[in-house]
Amino acid sequence: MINVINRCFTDIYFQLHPVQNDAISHQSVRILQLVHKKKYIMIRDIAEYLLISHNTASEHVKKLVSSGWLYKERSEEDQRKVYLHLTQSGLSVLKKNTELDEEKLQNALNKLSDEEKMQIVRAFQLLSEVSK
Amino acid sequence: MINVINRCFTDIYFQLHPVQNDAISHQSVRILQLVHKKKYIMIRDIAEYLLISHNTASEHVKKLVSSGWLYKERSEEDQRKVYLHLTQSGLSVLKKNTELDEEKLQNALNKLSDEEKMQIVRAFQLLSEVSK
DNA sequence: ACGATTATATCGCATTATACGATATAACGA
DNA sequence: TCGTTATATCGTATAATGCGATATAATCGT
Repeated sequence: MINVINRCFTDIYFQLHPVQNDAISHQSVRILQLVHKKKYIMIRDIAEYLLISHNTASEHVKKLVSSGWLYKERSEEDQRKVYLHLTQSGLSVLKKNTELDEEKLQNALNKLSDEEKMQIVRAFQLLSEVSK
Repeated sequence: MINVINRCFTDIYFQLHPVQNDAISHQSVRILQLVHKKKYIMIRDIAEYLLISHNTASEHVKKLVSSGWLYKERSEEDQRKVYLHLTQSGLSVLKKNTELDEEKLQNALNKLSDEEKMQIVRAFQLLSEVSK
C-alpha cells in the first residue's frame, strides 16, 4: 500500500508539475517552503531545519530578501528576533516550484466524473489532515 | 478544488518527506527522476527535458555514473545511442529524494480506518492514471 | 562513396551556489 | 555588568551549473 501510494505520488508530480525556467536554487525553494508552512519562523529556525550554520542561513535569507521574495519583520517583544514572511512574488515563485500546474491538473481532473473528483479531494484532505 | 488539492499535496510532502542528509544536487535528482520514469532515455533527451546543452547533460551523467547511480547501455541497432538506467543504489537515492518517508506515511495511515486507507489508495491511483 | 547529420564525450572557462569560521553589533536576561 | 541570544558581514573555499569549441564515431541520404 505504501509503495503504491509512493509510486502514484511521484507519478502525479512528475506528470503535472509546471515546467520551470526560473533561475532559483534548491536551498532557496526549501527556505520559501519553510516560511510558507511555518508561522513566526526566524533565521535560526531555518538553519536548524536545513542543517546549516546560522550565518549561512542569514546569507540565504539576505539573497531572498533582495530578490523580493521574502521580507523581514522585527519582533515587538524581542528586538533581536526577525520573523520572515513571503511576499506575493515569493508565493508565486514557491507555487511554481512545489505545486502542481493548475492547467495540467485541471485537464487531468476533467477526465473524471464529479463523484470521482470529490473522492480525490476528500482523499487528499484526509491524508493531509493525518500527516500533521 | 485545484487550490485545495495543491495545498494538501504540498502539505503532505512537507510533512512526510524523508529528512535527507545526502549530498546530492538538484539537477542530479531531476536526472535520476527522468531515467526512472522514462524508458530508453538518452543523454540528448535529458538535455531537452532540463533545457540544458547536450554537453552539460553529458557531464552530469558522467558524474552520476561515477557515483554508481546510473549505468549506460549501448543500443544494439544504433551504436551512437546510449540508454541510461538506474542502479539499485541510484533507485534508493531517488526514493529518498522524491518519495514520502515510509515510516511517516505508515504512521499517518494508521490514524485511519481500513476503508479510509483504501479510499486514499484508490484516489491516488485514479489521479495518477488520468495524469498520463 | 562520401559529405551531412546525429550522439556522445572532453576541455577550458566563467558564474553561481553552498558553506563555514571569525568577527561584530545589538538586545535580552540573571 | 556579564553571559547569552539573534542576526549580520567578511573572507575564503569548494561544488554545482552551464556553455562554446572541439573531437570521435556511427549512421543517413544521395
